[in-house]
Amino acid sequence: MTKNRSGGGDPVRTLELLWRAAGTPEPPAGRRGPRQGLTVDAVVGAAVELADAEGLDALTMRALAQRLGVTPMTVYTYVPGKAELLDLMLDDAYGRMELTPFGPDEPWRDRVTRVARDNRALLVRHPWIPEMSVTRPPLGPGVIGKYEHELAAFEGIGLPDAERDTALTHLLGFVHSTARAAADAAELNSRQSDNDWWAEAGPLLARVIDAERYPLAGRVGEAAGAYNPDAVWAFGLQCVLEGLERWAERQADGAGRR
Amino acid sequence: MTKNRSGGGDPVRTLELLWRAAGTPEPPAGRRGPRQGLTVDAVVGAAVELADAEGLDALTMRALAQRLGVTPMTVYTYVPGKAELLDLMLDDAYGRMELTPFGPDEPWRDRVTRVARDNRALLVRHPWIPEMSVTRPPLGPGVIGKYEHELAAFEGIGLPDAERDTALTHLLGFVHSTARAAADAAELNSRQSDNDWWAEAGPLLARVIDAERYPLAGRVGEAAGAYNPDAVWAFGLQCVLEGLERWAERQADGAGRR
DNA sequence: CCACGACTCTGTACGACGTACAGAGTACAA
DNA sequence: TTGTACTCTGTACGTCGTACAGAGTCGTGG
Repeated sequence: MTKNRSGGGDPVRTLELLWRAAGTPEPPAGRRGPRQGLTVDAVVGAAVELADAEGLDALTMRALAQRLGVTPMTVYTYVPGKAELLDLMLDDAYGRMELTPFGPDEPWRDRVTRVARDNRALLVRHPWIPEMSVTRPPLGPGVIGKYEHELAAFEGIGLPDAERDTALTHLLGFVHSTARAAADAAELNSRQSDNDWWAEAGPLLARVIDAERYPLAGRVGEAAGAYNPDAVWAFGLQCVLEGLERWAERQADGAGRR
Repeated sequence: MTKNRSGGGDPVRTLELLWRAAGTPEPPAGRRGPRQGLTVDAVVGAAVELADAEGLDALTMRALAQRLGVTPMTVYTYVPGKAELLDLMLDDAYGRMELTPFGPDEPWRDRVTRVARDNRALLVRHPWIPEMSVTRPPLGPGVIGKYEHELAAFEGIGLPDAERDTALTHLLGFVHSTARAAADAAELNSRQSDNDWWAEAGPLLARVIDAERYPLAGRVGEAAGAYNPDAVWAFGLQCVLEGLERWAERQADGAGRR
């Protein structure tokens, strides 16, 4: 089974593919048999386009093959399986991010905010990424380049290396989480608008929910209204920045006392 | 398709099931046909047990039916489909949480921390929850009870209602996100230990990664080591608390100025 | 009292999925 | 020129959720 999980396939084979066998000890020399009609890049590109346009569920090996003008099994000539394909797609998407280097006098708050925003934009462009797991993805060129770039955003806060990784992981997890929630909410709405939902479910809920038993839920739920991704985003980013600042302060105190 | 998504089925039918048709205008009166051999609760309970023990992938309608001693299609007599079953499972799990009320003089930092911890424990007990989407789940008794209880944790910070919902959403999203990452990392490790992985992938990575091009990534990656869920957890919780405090301070300033 | 019909449970079957496998065709190497 | 490694294809298997038709079971209206 595929499980829409990054890192699902054989790690070494995946790595070779990710780096396109650059630096393999054995040079391929003359390959026998007919020339390949496609490339791994073409396959990955088509897969990304398909997933971008129609979602991860629509990305089936058959649909991908059709888009490539080829039979389903031919795809397996380029890619060992769907798990590895997903890894390649993720690294490809990461690799295409525009990683504008940080200026030396750019405040760290701005840098970290930019990292968050860039990642949010990435997940908007590729809505299938929040649908899959991306913890510790296979170390392809795109993944590593992105990691290197984003670590630089945390320069000058006074974070030790391990904590820097922790902070970045938390930040990306937060962006991922809100993007996923926003996508979920949008998909729910596309199937049935909030108004329709209330028209259908309202009477039953009113009959069944005891207002005296749930005073807070009723009041707050009404005030909050439909899921608001921007509000959660703003609050979460705020939290990360405050948390970092506190950490930096503690770090400075500790250094001063020493 | 199922999509392992809460809220996947027909909303009204799901709601009726969630509340077990309590307060339906038409009393069932005498039901014809043979008495049912199971109950919705039994089905949901077995499904939760199965998912707890063997993961969401192992929860198939056939496996569930077997566990219930019944043919696969019989399950559909109790539950319209798998999407609704997942909704019922989530509400059931939420409903079984021990929601110890907050003492009136319990500081809000302790209250919020407790909410986070309780949710973390829930996701450890039911590892299938982080695998599915839980944004705006169908409003069953368990979901609402949990929401009511957790909103109370944010009393006395000075947050307006809408912001209170935002803060709670963010907090739960963070807990969810770290639980998911931890589970993913654990599953990756179970398939291949970190040592094995380095033994296999190390040489290729060393050949392919230019240490001068990725100075930060190499250094920080090494310092961070394997994924450390506890570190990300601590940092994230810290961030939420700091963020809330700042918000409260701003709120107090605004009130004082007015 | 009895037959109708609503209801439960079952077996079979369909269409999707990822992909294993055997074969046909192709082009470089000996 | 022949062997062989390779590409591409068609068919097929096992999995999934679940539609559908039928058989059995019981409360109920005549």
